[in-house]
Amino acid sequence: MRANPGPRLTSPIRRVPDPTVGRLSTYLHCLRALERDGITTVSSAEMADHTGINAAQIRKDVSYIGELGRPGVGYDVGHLKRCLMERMGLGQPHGVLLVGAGSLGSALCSYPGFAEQGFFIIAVFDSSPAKVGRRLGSLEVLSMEELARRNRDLRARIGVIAVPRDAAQGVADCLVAAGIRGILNFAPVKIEVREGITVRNVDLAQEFEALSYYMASATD
Amino acid sequence: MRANPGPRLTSPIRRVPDPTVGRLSTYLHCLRALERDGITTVSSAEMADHTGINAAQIRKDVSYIGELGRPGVGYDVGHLKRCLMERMGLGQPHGVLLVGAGSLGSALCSYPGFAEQGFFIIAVFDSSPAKVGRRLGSLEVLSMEELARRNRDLRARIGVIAVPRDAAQGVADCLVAAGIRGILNFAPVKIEVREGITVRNVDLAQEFEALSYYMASATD
DNA sequence: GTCTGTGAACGAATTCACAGCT
DNA sequence: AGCTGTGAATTCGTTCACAGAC
Repeated sequence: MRANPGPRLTSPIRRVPDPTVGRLSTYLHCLRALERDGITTVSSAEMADHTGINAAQIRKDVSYIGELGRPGVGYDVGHLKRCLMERMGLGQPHGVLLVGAGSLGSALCSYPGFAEQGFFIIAVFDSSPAKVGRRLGSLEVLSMEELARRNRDLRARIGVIAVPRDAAQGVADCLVAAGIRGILNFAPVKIEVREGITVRNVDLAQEFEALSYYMASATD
Repeated sequence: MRANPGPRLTSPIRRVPDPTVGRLSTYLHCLRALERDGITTVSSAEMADHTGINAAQIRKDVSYIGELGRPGVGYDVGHLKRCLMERMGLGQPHGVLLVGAGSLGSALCSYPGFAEQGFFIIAVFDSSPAKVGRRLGSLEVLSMEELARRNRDLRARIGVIAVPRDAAQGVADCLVAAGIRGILNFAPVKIEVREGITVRNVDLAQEFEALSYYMASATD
């Protein structure tokens, strides 16, 4: 597994800085593209060309995961990809519960990018009786009352909140009660969860505001 | 990864660090909520309670915009809100061109959050003849050939790319040619634009990957 | 007394530069 | 020769702590 013989260093799982986490995704993306092109070896300088990220930065980021490169040669594309995926918890597919069958929920359901990275929406829930029973792609929209019971079988660990702001906290509580460990929240509100549950917020309006700021600054 | 375009202009306006930009949106969000509740004055400590951001951090962030607070009193909610909006280029509404009338495009079209912050989708385009002529909300989907011509009247400065990966660069070129100055890109690919055009990428799959990483680390 | 604005201290992240391996 | 991995240097961002305004 490890190409490096020598003193047995029980790989100390070094903490990865927050900004590195996002870049690891970028590297993964880059490696997948290289793999599609049949390229088997890549140097940090080449990855720098592809991603726009400084080569030393790439080497340091990768070194948080382990000593995965060969001096004078570079990195093995497949091996690096597997190691990154492993470390990011992408070793096996993730089942995902989606709450909210509105337009955003529908969009997420039909977004092909998720399945490519191993995230599969395996059930959809909505509190509106008008939506329950309808289909979203191949999935039938279920009522919120069913959520906990269904997840006893499905055992999904990730939930997505795609409901209006005021409903978000209630949905979060529901997901946590059903055994969810991580939440991707699209509602523009800070949701409170107990220790041990990971929440990540995606605020689309905020992205527009940031874009506006940088446009305003660029206008000199 | 660096997004802050910084040709140094010696001006009274201090450069705002990248992480501050995102927080300014958060403050705006908080201020809007306070205003709704009829609260007219707020201290950095109170905003810290609401947002979870350190009070000293808030004061420093706000001080990049100007000396907007009153010692011993706090900040005037309305005034601070207006100053932040002004500085972020949110002083007046923004017209937005949306390209891509698929599920993501539809979701963006019907997302109420944008209009609340002053972003209005004023035209929708798609290259697929099957989509052209259909309606998305109150807007008719137009063909890509119409884009440049339409924007001579509309004069939108912001474009949104909600098309598949392989089409994204072409759409970006099209938007830039039509006079767009800023692009919000939902396609998972790095797009190249000429100097002076601001691009911001939103990669939903990457958000899942980051969530997965933090869940995996929390499990350790 | 309360609260802001900010220099100073601190800590984190990036980049440099080079030893050492291939 | 080419390239990684990493300590050192540097840049950047956050937090502290307090002078001064109210």
